[in-house]
Amino acid sequence: MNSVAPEQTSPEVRTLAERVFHELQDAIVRGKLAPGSKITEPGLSKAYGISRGPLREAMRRLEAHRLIERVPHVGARVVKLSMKELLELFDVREALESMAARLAAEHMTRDEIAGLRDVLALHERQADLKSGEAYYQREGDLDFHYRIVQGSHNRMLMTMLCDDLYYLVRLYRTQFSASGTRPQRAFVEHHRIVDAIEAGDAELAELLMRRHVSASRANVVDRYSAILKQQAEAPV
Amino acid sequence: MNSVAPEQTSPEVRTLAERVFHELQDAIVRGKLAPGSKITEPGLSKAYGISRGPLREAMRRLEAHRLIERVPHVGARVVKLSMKELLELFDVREALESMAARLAAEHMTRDEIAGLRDVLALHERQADLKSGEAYYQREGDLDFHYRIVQGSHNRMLMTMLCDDLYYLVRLYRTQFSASGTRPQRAFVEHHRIVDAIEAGDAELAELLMRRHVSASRANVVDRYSAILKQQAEAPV
DNA sequence: TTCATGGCAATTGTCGACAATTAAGGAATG
DNA sequence: CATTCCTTAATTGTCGACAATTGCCATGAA
Repeated sequence: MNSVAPEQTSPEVRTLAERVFHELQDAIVRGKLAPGSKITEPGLSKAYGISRGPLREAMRRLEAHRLIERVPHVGARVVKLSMKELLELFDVREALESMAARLAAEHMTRDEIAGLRDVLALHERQADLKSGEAYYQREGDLDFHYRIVQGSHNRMLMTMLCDDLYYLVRLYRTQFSASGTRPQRAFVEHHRIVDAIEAGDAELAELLMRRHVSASRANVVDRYSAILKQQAEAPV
Repeated sequence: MNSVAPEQTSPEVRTLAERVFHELQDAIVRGKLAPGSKITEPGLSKAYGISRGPLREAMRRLEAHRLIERVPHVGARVVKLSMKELLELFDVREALESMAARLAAEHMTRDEIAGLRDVLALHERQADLKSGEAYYQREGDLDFHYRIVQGSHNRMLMTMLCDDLYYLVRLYRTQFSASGTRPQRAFVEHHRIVDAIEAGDAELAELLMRRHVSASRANVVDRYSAILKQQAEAPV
């Protein structure tokens, strides 16, 4: 039961523009294209061996997904998340994912809930092996959230979260190299959320998911302020 | 103090693709391009007097904003909201706008709150004149919500709601020709929300906005089921 | 040294033409 | 008469070239 990669909704690789869009999306999210680095059309055109036409369309899509920023007549740069924007992202996630959890508690099927339990069991095994390493956090955490969003049975919500925001979350994780963050606690919270969903308690599921995302946000703030303090005490 | 049209954030008309994008966006939202109608590239290319290159980029942007739907090698159609999708839109609005109200209560400046009061006063006067007509509902309601989202001081939230969802809301209003809907009650709710924001009561502002959107959604459901019932009783 | 100005290279915006794919309509066959 | 296949017209995808704008760098003056 491999369930790590999204991309189930869109196997769209029928045209050059779509293919290079997905490749660029992946390259940006994985940090192959450094945040803030300039993107030039002739450069990418040569690199991918395609004309500038399809490339520009791919870039327009990347812009719509907030992965690059364009300025007319000037050029495009890979997006570089500031802490402010990262916190904005968390607020939006809190709003959308808590709604997703609520809807999931109302609409999720028995099979979907079973699949969700499987994901948790898989994470548990991985967490047993490399305990504390929280490697499962990288894609596994997103996998968990991904399935809940799908369980909402709300296509608009699904595209917003899975096609847009989660790529930004991944980009943040590579950009800030934020890995080992509160694994055990998040794991417990995941279980509680599934319990609420299985019980059909929409209100509770929503509340728990809201707290879950909020706690994750608070964790980021703590780590960031700690880094700032550290830098202030030991200046180069 | 004219404050009816958004478009404050993006005066981007520097390139052909941007210009035709805004024109098409407007045409779709206002119903000039019928929902579900097919859009052909040569057709629009001739109509707007531009080449297919910029046109395709504009269409890519429209696709990202969910105003048209494209199928590779087949073509594009103006989006046609079904009732299911409309309800999905309301759920997303409920999540995002309640968050916006909460953040607005925390971050809105004195000037912004004053401007919000002005908007309400303007609506009150218009509601006095053509009472019950609820003409103010068309753009005015969006204007109110628009300002609250801006008051959240969350750019991501702003672009999601103002640049994407609100255009869909407008499209729905023209497509379903939904006008005179519970004007007085919505008006009272608007006032209560502003009161909570002015008092800095984030929790209350969020709750009230959530109920406001939810009530609007319920109203749509009622009207729709009434229409269905009416059609069932009097078949042609 | 600092600032303004002009020219130059590079990149972006736009266009028209060609290739590939699709949908439709008609002819041939069972 | 229905069905299948093929032909054809139209639309979409892709490409290379030209025009327009920007940023840089050197040059010169205060």
